Amino acid sequence: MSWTDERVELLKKMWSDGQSASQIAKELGGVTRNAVIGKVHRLGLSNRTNGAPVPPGKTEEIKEKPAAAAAAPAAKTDAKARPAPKAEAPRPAPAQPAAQAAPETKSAVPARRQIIPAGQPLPPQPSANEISPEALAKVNEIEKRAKKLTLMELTERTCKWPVGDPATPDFWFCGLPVQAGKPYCDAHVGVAFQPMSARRDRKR
DNA sequence: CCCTGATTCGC
DNA sequence: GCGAATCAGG
Repeated sequence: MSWTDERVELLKKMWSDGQSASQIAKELGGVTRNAVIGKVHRLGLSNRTNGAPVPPGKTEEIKEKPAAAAAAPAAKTDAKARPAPKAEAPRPAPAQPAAQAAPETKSAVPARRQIIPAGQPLPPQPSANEISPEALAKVNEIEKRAKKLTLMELTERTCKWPVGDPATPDFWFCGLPVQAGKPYCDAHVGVAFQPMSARRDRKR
């Protein structure tokens, strides 16, 4: 397989979407994650935060076309402000994230009062959220591709984001590969953890 | 052990 | 330019 314009474009899109190199490699097919990473570097898409502390001796060798970068400025709108580094404001594992994440057709679930184990205040329950539309869009996108695992199928490395109504037959867990260390896949980490700043000045 | 991206270097 | 092997890390 070679890097056709289409493949490169998909690579760029997915990379800027925060997809991992391995996921991109799978999607593209015919390439390994190493190939993807190598390409990403050659395209100069790697650094998000770059003060360019060029290490001694290794004067960079960016021989790649600045033309390409100029040709597709859309993708590098330095809107890289995504994954919230330190200042995370974790939300408790949502009980019904599906409320806004997955519409579902639950018109036939009328008088189902939530059964609370008594003694469990069932606190936060952030009402209709203020989650970035981008993050939600990403979630909706990946949930179509979710592996839809059952509780017993979850492992330490499968996304534990619940989707749907637990009291319903079609209730499942995302199941996509989790982000290193986190309990959710990157898309769900995006809605589960919000940068404090982003939560503050969420205009519109 | 699973995964992540980063780098090197022969091709 | 490409990407496997390797490295460094969560």
